[in-house]
Amino acid sequence: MAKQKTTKDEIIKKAVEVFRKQGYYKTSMSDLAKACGLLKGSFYYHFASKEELMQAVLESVHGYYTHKVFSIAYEKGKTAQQRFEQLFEKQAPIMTEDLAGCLFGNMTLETISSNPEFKQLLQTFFNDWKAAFQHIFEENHSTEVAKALADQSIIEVEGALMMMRLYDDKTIFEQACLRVAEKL
Amino acid sequence: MAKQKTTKDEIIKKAVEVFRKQGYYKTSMSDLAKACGLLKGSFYYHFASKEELMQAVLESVHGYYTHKVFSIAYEKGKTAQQRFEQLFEKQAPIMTEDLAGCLFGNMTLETISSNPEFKQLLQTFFNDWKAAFQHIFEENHSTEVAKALADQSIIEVEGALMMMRLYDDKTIFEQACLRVAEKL
Amino acid sequence: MAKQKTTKDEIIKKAVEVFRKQGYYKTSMSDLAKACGLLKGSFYYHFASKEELMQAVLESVHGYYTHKVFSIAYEKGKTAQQRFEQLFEKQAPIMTEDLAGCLFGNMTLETISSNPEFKQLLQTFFNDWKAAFQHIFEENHSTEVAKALADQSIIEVEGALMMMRLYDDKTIFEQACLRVAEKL
Amino acid sequence: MAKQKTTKDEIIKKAVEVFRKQGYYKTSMSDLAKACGLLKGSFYYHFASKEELMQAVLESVHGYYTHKVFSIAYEKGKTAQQRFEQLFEKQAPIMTEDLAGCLFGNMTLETISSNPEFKQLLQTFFNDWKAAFQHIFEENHSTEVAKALADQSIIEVEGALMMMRLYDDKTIFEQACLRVAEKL
DNA sequence: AATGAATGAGAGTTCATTCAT
DNA sequence: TATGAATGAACTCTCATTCAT
Repeated sequence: MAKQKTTKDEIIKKAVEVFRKQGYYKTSMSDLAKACGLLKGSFYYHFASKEELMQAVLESVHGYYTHKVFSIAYEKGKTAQQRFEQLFEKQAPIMTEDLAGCLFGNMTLETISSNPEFKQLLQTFFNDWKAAFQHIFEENHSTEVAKALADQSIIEVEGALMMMRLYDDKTIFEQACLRVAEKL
Repeated sequence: MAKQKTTKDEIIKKAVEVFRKQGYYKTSMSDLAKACGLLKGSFYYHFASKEELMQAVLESVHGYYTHKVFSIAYEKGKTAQQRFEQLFEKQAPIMTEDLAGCLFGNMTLETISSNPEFKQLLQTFFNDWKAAFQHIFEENHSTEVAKALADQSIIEVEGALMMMRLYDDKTIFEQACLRVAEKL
Repeated sequence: MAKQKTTKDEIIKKAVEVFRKQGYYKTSMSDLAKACGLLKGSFYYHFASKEELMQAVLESVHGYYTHKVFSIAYEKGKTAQQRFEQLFEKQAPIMTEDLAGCLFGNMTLETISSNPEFKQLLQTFFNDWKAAFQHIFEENHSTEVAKALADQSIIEVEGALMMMRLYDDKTIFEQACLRVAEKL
Repeated sequence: MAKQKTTKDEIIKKAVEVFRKQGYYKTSMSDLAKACGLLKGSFYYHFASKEELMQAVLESVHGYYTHKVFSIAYEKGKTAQQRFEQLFEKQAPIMTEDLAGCLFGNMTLETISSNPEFKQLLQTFFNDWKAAFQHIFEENHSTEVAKALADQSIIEVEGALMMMRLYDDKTIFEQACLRVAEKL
């Protein structure tokens, strides 16, 4: 009875896994609690609602991407090619783990029509992602062209993640990354 | 392909709309019944379960695509360019209506991990779609290359549909279609 | 599994009893369902929420009072004294049963500060009650005086019902009724 | 009468406000803790349970009334009229603040049927109140009559407080006090 | 074919309470 | 004294499903 010390961050970490695999609606608070070794009721000490939890999850993952993944696009002393390679290397395990794909992409298709509360968080994630790609493309292209290439690249990566999940085949994702790098 | 005549088909037609917009888990049998002007209980005369209904829906939509959309790829006396144009023209309103995207793509991301019952139906749909695209690409390319281009095309279209939904912007989808045609 | 035919009216009848005795917040939907021989979930077929049920209950009881109790105040061919007597005779068993008092008085003290949704229903009930008393008093008094006497009478009756409940003593209520009749 | 010095009393003071406004069941331990600037868990250092807290609250308020309000009824060298006036003057702000009425009256209607633990505390409060009024009435009336007038007076005051809360009108309460004084 | 009514499991959430620190 | 964390029961409500009529 009362002791451990489950931190908000640990809960978020577990929740990311569960949400990525099962999706938002299919995942119950019981599922999440179980994954954290808590009882359903105990969960609400840390997060006031499922929605609030998801919001925290999206912000946390977004923060991780900003600092650990997208930031690679802006690193000095590296060629565009190198930055793409390193960025994809960093990104790949996160998105292919458990063949669960991209939390933001999954959430977009699942909730965009019925839960507008997440829309902004989803959009800003993709905006930052696009900005990072655009920055790399600008090495070789005009702003305009770089922007268009970035948009197309995210489209390809997300589409590829969908096909990866459908066909249980991570190479689909990897090849899409290669095609993105080739656009340079 | 399931094509009776009376009510079953009408239910399916309504269900497609609701499922496309709201997704599988978020849509309740009540929602579906209401959309059909039926009472919840009456629904079960036509379909034994939500899953069975979704299966019928996927089959029906797949059938429609096979006969009305993918078939365009195989029409004689038309250039590859013409066939792509006509195919996209047919496809566009279906996928952009209500900004709800592609039922099969939505279902893939939502259910692939937690409801494997749909996997095969989803895969065969995408297989047929790819085959149609491949057939057009083969006009100008080797089988191998045509297959790769088809795969990439579906990836781009599905990725674009996701971004269309996220940003409320149908042109994202339209431009992806143009890029596909340009691969010829 | 599925058969009976619990009507909305029967549910309301049972709910009145339970709510009068236990109050609004202390009464759970389980309590109410049990009292009706239903399962918790079945309840929601008939009423969409606890609040909606209570609203229906208040309206139903109000209707009963209007037609069966307050109407006595307006009956022709009877003296004011007779009308008071008959009105109280009708009213007494309803308010003293189970020593549970007046549903509207109970609800007023319990919910007026925290559930403003009921305020209007409660006020209109008391307005009608006052109007009935005022009508009787007008036999012997000016409109103004009759109104004041009616206000005081309801105050006395409700105060007496509180004391009746506190001391388990129905005579407290009966004597208050006598005092009201003496104001004539 | 419970009068320590430090925090227990402050908690009680805050709790009275919250309970008077929101009632017993609608008020959660969280609400109370928040009102005291404490965490839920900390509350249990001071009071073992919600019920125990309410008991302490009732005793404390009863003590206050005994010493500060009812005592006025027994003051020497003042006419009955003066004592009533001063007593009501003291009582009025307590009962009309926030239009929340009388804690004991509210508690009576809310808990008498379902929480008999409070019954005695509620009864003794009203007994003391009646005794005070009776004492004043005995100045001009026989013991018997004074007792009856006291009973009626409390009934009127409590009934008036209910109507005050229902109609947001403090004058209803004030006029009831005047009518009580007129019974002298 | 369709309806109205019921079911029972489970959803998200709240709450009084506990207790190691 | 007070806190942070956990508990577990209960709560309101939803849902897929069943079935007599």
